[in-house]
Amino acid sequence: MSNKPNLEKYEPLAEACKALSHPARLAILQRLAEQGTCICGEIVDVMPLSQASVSQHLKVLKQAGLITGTIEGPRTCYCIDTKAIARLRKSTEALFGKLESCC
Amino acid sequence: MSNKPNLEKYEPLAEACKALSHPARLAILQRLAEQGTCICGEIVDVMPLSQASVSQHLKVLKQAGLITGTIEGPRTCYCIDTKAIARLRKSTEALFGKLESCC
DNA sequence: TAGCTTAATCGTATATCGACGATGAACGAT
DNA sequence: ATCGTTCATCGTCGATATACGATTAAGCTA
Repeated sequence: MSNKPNLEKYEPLAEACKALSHPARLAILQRLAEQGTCICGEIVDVMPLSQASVSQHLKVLKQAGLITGTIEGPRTCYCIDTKAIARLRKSTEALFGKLESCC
Repeated sequence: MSNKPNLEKYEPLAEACKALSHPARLAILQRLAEQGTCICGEIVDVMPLSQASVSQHLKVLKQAGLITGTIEGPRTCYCIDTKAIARLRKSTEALFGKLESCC
């Protein structure tokens, strides 16, 4: 029995952290939260990035499961997935709890 | 006055998340926490990575301020910086708090 | 001093990220 | 049908990340 930690075990959290590891994506999440209601490509107007780049970041957040995107006619409406955020919050709290109890 | 969010504002948290965004680094942190006391290159024996790679990950964690490394004779002793973890925990909690109050 | 251990760094190769212009696809309006 | 709007995707490019063998540096021991 090897006691090498199974790195796969840490992949979900690592993936989530990766999704949060870009200032633009944090700004997008914050914006979505502030709007309360879902907003769309209006994010593009507000971000200092091209439409393509914003779309790319939205895709990353969506693939990470942190936001949902629903097509509404010609536009797409993005919204924070609060359940997913709550789960991630629990995971990070569990991690930090362990780490803080060290030393 | 533009209402474009200042992305620089999000950089510190993004940087911290980046440091957490690799399974090996999460495993190292966990290991450091479990040991309670500081450990050294024994991490290398335990991780499924080369000594060079582990050293690289330790460097990333150290540069992110999440761990400290002190040289003790021929070895280096790494330890979780609980204060830094606590600060990061606060930051993420603040973020998640805002995000969860959405929709 | 010579040899061993430990760990950082170098050099290299590959993969992924991030940005953006250009293009395409879907839809609504005329 | 044609146009305009909205947004996703493609293709490309430079930068960064990751892994690892090889080397170096530092310290201990004999």
